[in-house]
Amino acid sequence: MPELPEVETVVRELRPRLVGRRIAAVTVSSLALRRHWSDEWGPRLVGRRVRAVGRRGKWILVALDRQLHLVIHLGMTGQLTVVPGGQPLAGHTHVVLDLDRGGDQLRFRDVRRFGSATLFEARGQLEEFFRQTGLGPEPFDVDAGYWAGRLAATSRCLKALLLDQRVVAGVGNIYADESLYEARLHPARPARNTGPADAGRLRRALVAVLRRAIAKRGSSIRDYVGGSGRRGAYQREFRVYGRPGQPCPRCRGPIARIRLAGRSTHFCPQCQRL
DNA sequence: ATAGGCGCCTGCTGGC
DNA sequence: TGCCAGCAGGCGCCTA
Repeated sequence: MPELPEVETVVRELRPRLVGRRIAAVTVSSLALRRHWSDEWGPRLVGRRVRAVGRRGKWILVALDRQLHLVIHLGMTGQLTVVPGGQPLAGHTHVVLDLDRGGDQLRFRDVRRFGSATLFEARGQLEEFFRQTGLGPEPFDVDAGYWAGRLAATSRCLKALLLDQRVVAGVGNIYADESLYEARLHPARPARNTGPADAGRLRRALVAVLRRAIAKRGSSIRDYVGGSGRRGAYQREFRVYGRPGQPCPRCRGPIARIRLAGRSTHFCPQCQRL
């Protein structure tokens, strides 16, 4: 579910609700999460104060005192919210952190459990983790030279490149399709056949689409909610994603859906020529 | 290096 | 109404 705009919205809404507060108790469901989460982490978190809340790609970073870093990935259906402790616990809630003042709770809910939560003991461990996964730059930091280099260096298609977190961090299926539409580029176009003008258009389109989506607090199709529990609104702005057969906003022709890089891919065959 | 397939999970939808 | 296939904002592993 959540791509960069959704994760950014979660982070922005969690920040004022978490920073400066202390963790009073930790509860983990018996099912817990698919990867990561050790029984030792709960006790280690109790008494710690939240220093900062940040994001890297689709990863949420909660920095605590004593160098502790709680790193959360929302997978497909993850929700990370701060709610009053009295609010009924929704099904599939796997981690609950009680906060010291006011009785609020930070809750991690994840129906499909593709998400993860990991505790790192030092900033260096965190950096090592991202080094190992080879996480690429934030889209907003990608410059023309880097982008041209990455495009030229591969025989893969543009869609596959955009989805590769090592090339650029934070892009998923929705924003890959929406950016390619914005740039008028066919998703199956081989990256290395993309000239400088087209490459530049794609890079700028990606940034523009992501910024617009952040302004609308991300896209809620089914599960996604922000850190406050509110849904996003960018799903109403989709030009191609999830609209196969419907008219292209530009040319009125029908939007196509194909399978690419193992993912369902939406585009306008008229406006996005190979 | 890269494509394709599967597996991890649960829930919802559409067709019969 | 019931059943079953197919689908879903992700990602890591395996094989060819």
